[in-house]
Amino acid sequence: MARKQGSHSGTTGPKVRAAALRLIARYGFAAVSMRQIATDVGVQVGALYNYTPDKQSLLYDLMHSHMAELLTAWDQEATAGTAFARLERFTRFHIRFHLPRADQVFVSYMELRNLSPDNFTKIEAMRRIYEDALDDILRAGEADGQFTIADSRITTMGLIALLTGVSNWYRDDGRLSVGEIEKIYWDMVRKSVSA
Amino acid sequence: MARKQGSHSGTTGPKVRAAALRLIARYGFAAVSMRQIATDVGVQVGALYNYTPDKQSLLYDLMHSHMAELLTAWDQEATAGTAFARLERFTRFHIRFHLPRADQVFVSYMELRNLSPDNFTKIEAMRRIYEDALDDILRAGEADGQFTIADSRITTMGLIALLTGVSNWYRDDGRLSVGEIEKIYWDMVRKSVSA
DNA sequence: TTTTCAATTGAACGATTGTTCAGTTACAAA
DNA sequence: TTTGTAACTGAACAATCGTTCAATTGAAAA
Repeated sequence: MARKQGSHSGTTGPKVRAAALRLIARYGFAAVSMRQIATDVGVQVGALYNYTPDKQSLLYDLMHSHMAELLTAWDQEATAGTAFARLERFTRFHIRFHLPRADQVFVSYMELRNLSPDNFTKIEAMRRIYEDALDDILRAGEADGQFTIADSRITTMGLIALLTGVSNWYRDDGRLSVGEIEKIYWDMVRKSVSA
Repeated sequence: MARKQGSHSGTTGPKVRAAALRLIARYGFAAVSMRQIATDVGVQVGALYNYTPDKQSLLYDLMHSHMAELLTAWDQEATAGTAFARLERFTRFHIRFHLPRADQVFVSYMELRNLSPDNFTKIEAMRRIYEDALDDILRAGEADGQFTIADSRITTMGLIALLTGVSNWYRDDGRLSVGEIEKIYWDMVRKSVSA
């Protein structure tokens, strides 16, 4: 038997990516075999190679898609306004974007060391663009006296670590809504850059 | 040839742990083979099994040692005093303890999913003790009106993510001393729990 | 209905994995 | 000097790894 019922070219590809994302998030890139992914999708191993040249490219695709989505989404969200308004935008956006993407966040932050040097450089550049978006806001607020910040670069890294940390404890069936979580984190962020 | 020159029983064991820690931090638990560790130590694979019953126990030992050291060190550091004083203690302690232990931090936070269920439960319990130490401080400050906090549990998770984030960017040859970093982070922490 | 070809199977490849163990070595005790 | 034994080697085990590819299938095009 080859090709089962129905047209598959349009569905198997996404299935491979979805299975890979879920399995890698759970067990780690090195611990997940191509055969596990194939079993999860419901095909034999060889079929995976119609959708990725190799395992490494599969990981890179997942991470690149995530970062590209993130940058695009932020581009559409970012607005002008006071530094405080822009920072609140960023804070709420970051939480709202990351919360429903637990697997992507996990993979993007934990599997950097499993990227080939070339792929690592590319992903790191995209991450840097996102960090710089926050850094710009902080320096703008610092310049016009709205923020009191010791070191904008360190504050940037600190705030991103703070915000991304939600993924460590958030559960879909938890007691807090996304809006409430946004509010709590915005309170912390706002105060941490105030006088 | 077996046993090389010199007495080794006291030195090979620590060497195995050191090599495992460094390699796992760099490449990940699943990506590091027992043979790589053995080569790094300068012995054959079989010799490793004089020091660990299996690979899983080696990972558990590394993580357990780290958490045990952390809890012991904090026990010796914690003092009475105002909530603000206690929180400053915790903040500075956390940074000072974690900065020189980049590999341990990396392994302890990234390889949780590679622990067996039993081992995971044990490590998680130790982590919870540490989180509770911070939570106690926050609730004390909340109770006597020193802190203004929306939700002590979330603030705990947020602050630990913020503080542990230093390991993401800190370099030994960076422009800031440990003391300066402590100060910057304490400023952020202090303000984030203030009115 | 026949032809075409993308999609998939099934088997194979050499390499590497964690782990075991009989045998060998060199230090420490007698 | 002899003996005991902890430490280590070297080889082997079955299992699994990523990847390749000729053969096969079935839906779509002619």
